[in-house]
Amino acid sequence: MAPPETRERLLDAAERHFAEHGFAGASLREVTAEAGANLAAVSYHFGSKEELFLAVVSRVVAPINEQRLELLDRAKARAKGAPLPVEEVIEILVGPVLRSATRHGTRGGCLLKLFARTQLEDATLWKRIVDGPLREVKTRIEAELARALPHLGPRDIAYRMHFTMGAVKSVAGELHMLKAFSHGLCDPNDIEATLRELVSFLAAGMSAGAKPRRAAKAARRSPKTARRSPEGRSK
Amino acid sequence: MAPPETRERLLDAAERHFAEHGFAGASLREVTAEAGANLAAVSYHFGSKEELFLAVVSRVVAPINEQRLELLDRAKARAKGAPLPVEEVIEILVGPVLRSATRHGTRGGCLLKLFARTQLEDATLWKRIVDGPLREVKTRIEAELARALPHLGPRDIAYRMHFTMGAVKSVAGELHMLKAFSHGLCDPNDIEATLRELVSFLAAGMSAGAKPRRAAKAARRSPKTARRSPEGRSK
DNA sequence: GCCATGTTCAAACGTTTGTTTCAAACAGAT
DNA sequence: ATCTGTTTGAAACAAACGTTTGAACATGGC
Repeated sequence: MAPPETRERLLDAAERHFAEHGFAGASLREVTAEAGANLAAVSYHFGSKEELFLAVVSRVVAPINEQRLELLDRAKARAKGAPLPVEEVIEILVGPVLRSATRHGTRGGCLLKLFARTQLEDATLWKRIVDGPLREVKTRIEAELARALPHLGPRDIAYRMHFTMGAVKSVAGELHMLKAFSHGLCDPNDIEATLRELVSFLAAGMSAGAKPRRAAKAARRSPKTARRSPEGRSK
Repeated sequence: MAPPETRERLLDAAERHFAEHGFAGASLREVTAEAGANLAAVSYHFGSKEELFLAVVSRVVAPINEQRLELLDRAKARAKGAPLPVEEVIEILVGPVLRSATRHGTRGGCLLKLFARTQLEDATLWKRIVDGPLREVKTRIEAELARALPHLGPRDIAYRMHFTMGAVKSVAGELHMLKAFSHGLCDPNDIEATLRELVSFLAAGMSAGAKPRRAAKAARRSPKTARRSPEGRSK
């Protein structure tokens, strides 16, 4: 049967509060007030504040990792054994995170903030969330990057993967600040533009030290728009 | 006269607690217990928990920005009007952050964590800290990047600056996780290696879409081996 | 209609929190 | 020895916290 309406309202309200204030800074009384629910409902439905937090974060993070794996499977099927271009691998890693903002309407801003914030919470809380799906994502993405960038050793890949995932989290968490930070030049609501810029930035960083390959060049020409000059950035 | 010893002990203990638990998650009773000070000493020396937090963060962030400006002044003096290489500009931005870890001995880990965490605290708290020095750093760094990368427009610079600063923060905050994250391949205690890798990654990302310039090419050939050209990055 | 189950509510509880108060101790100057 | 300013400490305060409890309500099955 469908979960009770109260449970959903609690998750929604808690999501906003945990995103904005963190685990310790969020108050159950404020969460339940905003949800229009009784304080005891938290214990009834989730068991504790910590379980509520885990439920909130899981429903944000789990779909992101599922999408990543799905996109990776599809891309590999299309590539028929050829290495995936770096940009595509990075897009698979980053796209589901930023796009979660647009996919969920008004939840967008705090989904990203919650995603970013989760790492800073207590390590045991975090570990309960990330084991499993994220590990698989990371392993497979690193394997694809190794194939796409054979000049890089495993240590390089590991460093750059760490930098990349860090950048994604941070950008996600501070997207709301982008407009002010850029004095109005960048529009945080334009998720697709931000995604293109970020993918380009990270793919270049990931590829540092490599000569552009023919396949990579082709991939750069292909993506989403008309032909462009070999070195030119679109638009 | 020298500040009282109690005040310093409170700042040190508070730094560890705010780094580990955030503003809301840190308890004054635990901070003062660790500092060997009375609870009322916080109000006496700082006025409130919030003022204590601001004092802690300022003494971490202020030196970083001072160093950045100093390094930038020195680099520009040496360059005698020529644009600075991208790698050097990025190193000026990133170096003081990561090196704060080694410069302060055992404080290192939590300095970085505190630096990373500060952004996620209440916006009004954050704004009180960053206005002024960080704004100047950002303005001048962006100007240097524009000179080094004339193919990029201000919007590109703004995006990439946002990505870069986000990556730095995140990497700083999660350096302690690098060993586990890389299955032992990377050593978070090797700050200089991590810095080199991060600078390379970010400089490449920042330069995306540009043809390598002769100076940049020379710098890339130089790094870890034989003597290098005048444009080469300083040790 | 009765019973069982699931859900919600108001209230209370024990704990923790940051701040405040007042007294005591300390250091330095006279 | 006294005075003053600074610093520290113990205790109390009011508020907030998350969790627990028992009662009430709604629903469905028999």
